[in-house]
Amino acid sequence: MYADVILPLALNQTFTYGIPVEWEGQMERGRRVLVQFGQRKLYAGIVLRIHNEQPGYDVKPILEIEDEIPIVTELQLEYWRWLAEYYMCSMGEVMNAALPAAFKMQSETKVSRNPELEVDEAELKDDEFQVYELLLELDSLRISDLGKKLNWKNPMPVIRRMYAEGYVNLDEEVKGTVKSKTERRYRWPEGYGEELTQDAFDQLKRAKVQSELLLAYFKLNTDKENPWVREADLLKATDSNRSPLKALVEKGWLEEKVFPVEPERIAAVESAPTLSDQQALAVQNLNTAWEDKITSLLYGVTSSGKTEIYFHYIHECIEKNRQSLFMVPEIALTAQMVKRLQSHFGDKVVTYTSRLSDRERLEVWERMLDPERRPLVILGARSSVFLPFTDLDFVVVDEEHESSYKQFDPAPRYHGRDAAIILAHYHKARVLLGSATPSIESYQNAEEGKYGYAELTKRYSGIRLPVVEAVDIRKETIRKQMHGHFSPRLLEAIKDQLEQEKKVILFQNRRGFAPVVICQNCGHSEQCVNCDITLTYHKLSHQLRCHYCGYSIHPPTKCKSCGSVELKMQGFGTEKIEEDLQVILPNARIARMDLDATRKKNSFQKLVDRFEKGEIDILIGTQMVAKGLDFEDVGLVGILSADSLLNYPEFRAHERAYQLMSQVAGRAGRREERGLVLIQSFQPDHRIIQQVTTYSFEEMFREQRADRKQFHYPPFYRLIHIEMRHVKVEVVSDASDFLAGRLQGIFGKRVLGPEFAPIARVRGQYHKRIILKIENGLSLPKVKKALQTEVKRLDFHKDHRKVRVYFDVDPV
DNA sequence: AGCACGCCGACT
DNA sequence: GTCGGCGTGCTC
Ligand SMILES: [Zn+2]
Ligand SMILES: [Zn+2]
Repeated sequence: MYADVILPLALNQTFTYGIPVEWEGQMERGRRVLVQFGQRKLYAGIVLRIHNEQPGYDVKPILEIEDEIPIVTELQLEYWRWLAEYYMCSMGEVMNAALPAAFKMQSETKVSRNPELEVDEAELKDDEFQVYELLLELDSLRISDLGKKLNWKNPMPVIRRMYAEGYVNLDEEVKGTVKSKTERRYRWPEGYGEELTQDAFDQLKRAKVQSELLLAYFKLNTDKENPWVREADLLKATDSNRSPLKALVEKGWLEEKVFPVEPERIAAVESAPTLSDQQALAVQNLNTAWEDKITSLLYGVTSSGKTEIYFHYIHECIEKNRQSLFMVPEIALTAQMVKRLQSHFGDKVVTYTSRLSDRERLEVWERMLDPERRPLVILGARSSVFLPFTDLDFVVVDEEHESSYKQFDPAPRYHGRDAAIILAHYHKARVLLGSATPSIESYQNAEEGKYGYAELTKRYSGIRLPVVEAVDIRKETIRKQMHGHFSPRLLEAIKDQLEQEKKVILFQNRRGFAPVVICQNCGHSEQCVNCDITLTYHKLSHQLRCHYCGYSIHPPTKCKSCGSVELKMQGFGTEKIEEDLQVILPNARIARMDLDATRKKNSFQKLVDRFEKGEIDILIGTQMVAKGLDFEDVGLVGILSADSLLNYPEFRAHERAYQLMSQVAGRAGRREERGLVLIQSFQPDHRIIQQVTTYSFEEMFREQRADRKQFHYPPFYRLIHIEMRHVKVEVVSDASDFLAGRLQGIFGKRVLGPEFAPIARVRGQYHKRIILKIENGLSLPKVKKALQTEVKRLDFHKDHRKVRVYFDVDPV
C-alpha cells in the first residue's frame, strides 16, 4: 500500500511513500509520518491519501508513524485543500500554518569522525584536515555550524568527499522535541479488591514508607470513578521520594501510568445572560436566519450588548455539549477578555493565539483530539480556524471588519473571517459576524440576503454617545497657533479634563509616523541599503532601523549627501507627542501605549492597570487603544490627525478611517457621563469625518458602496494581486510585462499593471505587482486556473523563470 | 522551496 | 590547474 504525504514545502503536489506491511493496519488519513525527502533530509508530513496505485518510480518507505492517533481530521484535510486552492498556495504551506510548531520535524545533517578508521593525517588534504581537526575537538556537529566555524560558504563538497573515503559519518538529527506536559499517576491494581489487604501489609511490614504510601493512596483516592492518584499528591502526603513508589510498582502493589497534566480548574460563575427586549429580538431574527443560512451579521452599536448575544449562543452550545469558536483579532485578545469568558464558561474555555508557547499550542491541539478532554469553547485569533474541531456548532467572529484578520506573510494569505465561514460550512455550524462598524462586504452580503441580519441600535440605559467634534486645524496651522500637534481647542479640552480628574486618551495612527532624521539643508534622509525605505529612529537601541529587513546603523552626525550637520529628528510618533505634551503640561502623568512600549511581557497589562487605577492621566496610543479595552472615567478622546487615515492610497482607506475613528471615539465616556471626542483635521468637512461626528454608518456604507462599484472594487469585484520579485529590476520588469500582456489577452481590461509595489524594493528584491479585478459572477476557480497556466509559461523563458511569483487573493 | 550536479570565470 | 559562482533539474 502507498500513502500520499503532504510535506511542508511550497510545491503543488503530494509525495507517494510505501507503507511498510506491518503498519498497513494502522495507517490512516491524517497520520503524521516521518519520511526521507531527497538525498538525506527527513521531514514529518501528513498522510493525505492511502491507495494501491503503484507509481511508475521507486518509492521510499515511511520511516516512522509519529503518534498514537491521526492528528489531523478528515474534515481538516478537505478544509486544507479548499484553502490551498482558494488562496493559491500549496497544501504544504497550509499545513505549515495549521500545525503547531511542536508537530513539525525537519532534520539537519550532523558530521562525526568515523572511529573505525585509522587516519593517516598526511593523506588528508588541507581542507579535509581542518574538518578532521575540528571533529577531534567536538565529536559531532551540524554541517551548517561547521561551515560557520571554518568560515566556509559551502562545506558540503568536502564533507561528501570525506564521507566517500570513509573518514566521517553522517547522521540526520531531527530537531524539535517539545512535548506536552505529563505526570505519573498510580492506582491500586484492578481486581485486588476495594481496600488494602492484610496480605499487602504483611509483605511490606519491613518497608515502612511503602506501607505509608499505600495507606496514603487509599486516603487520597476518594473518587470512585477515577482510581488514579497523582504522584505529586502521594509524595506530598508521605513526605517521601520516588524510590519507594517505584518499588511498589515493581512488586505489583501499584500500577503506574502517564497522564497529560490537567489544566487548572476554573469554575464558571456566570450563567446565561438575561436578554433585553432588543437582544431577544435580535436572537429571534438570528435564529430564523440560520434556518437557511450559515452566516449572520450582527450590527450592534458600541455598548449595545453584542457580547451577551455571543454568550447566549455559547451557553446554548455548552448545554448541547458542542463546541464553539470565539474569534477575535489578536490585538483584542486581552486578559480582560479571557477573564470575561472564563467567568461564564470556566475551564471549558481555552485560548489559542500566536502568543502561546509551542508547548501550550501543542497541548491545546492534543486536548481537541481527545474526546475526554476536549475544550468546548475556543477563544482565539485567526489561526484557531486550524484547530481540530470535532463537533463545531457555533462561530463568532467579533470585530469582523478588522483588516488584521488577513494573514500576509507567509502563505497562505487567508482571511480569518472568511476562513471561519468556510470552516463552519464544513461543520454545518452557524456563524455570527459581529461589529459596530461592519465591513462594506459583510453589510452588502446582509443587504443582499446572503447573510442573515440582526441589529442592536440602542445602548444600555444611561449610556450616552460621546459628542464628536471635528477640529479644523487649517487656520491654526497658518497662524502658527498649533502647539506641536495640538490645537488650542484640544489643549484646552485636555486641561479641562485634568482639572475634573478625568482621564484622556490620545490616538495617533501607527503607520507612517515613525521618527526619521532629515537634513535641514538638503532634505536628505537615510535609506535602507536593501529596501526602498527611509530608516526610522528607534529609541531603545538608539539606532536608525529598516522595519522591513532589520538593517540598522548608528544615527549619522552629518548628512551623507551634503555634509551638513544640521540634522533634525522629525516624526509624529507617540514618543514625540508624549515629549511635546509633557513640556506643555509638566504636571500631567502621561504614558504611551504602542508596540514599542508594550513589547515586554505583561507591560501591556501593567499599563492598563495603571490607567484604570488613575495613576495615569493621559494615555497616548496607537491602534492598540482602540481595540478591546474598556476604561472608565475617560472624559476625552483626541484623534490627532484624521488626515493620515483618510489619505492612504488604498481602496479601503475611507472605510477603515470611519471604522477606526468610530472605534476610538467609543472609548470616551462609556459609563454615566457623556464624553467628548475631538478629531483634528485639515479637511474637517470631509464626508467621512462628517459621518463619524454624526454617527451615520448607513450613509457611509451607501457612499462607499457606490465608490466601490464605480471603481471596480469589492464587494462587486474580487481582487487578486500577483506579485513578482527578483533582484534585477530588468528581470522583474520583463517578466511582469510578459505576464501582464498574456493576461490582458485573456482578461482584457480586468488586468491592471504591472506597477512597482508600494515599496518597490524589499530585502534587495524588486517587487512588481499585477492586479486582477474579477467581477462577481465570473467563475473564480476558472480564473485562477487560467492564471496558473499563464504563470507556468514564465518557465519556458530563461529569464522569466527566475522570477518568484506570489498570489494574494482578496488582498486587504 | 531546498538541494545536488554541472559547466564557466578568477585565483593559487 | 583548482575554487566557487550560479544556472538547471529533481524531489515520491
Ligand atoms: Zn531594509
Ligand atoms: Zn544634506
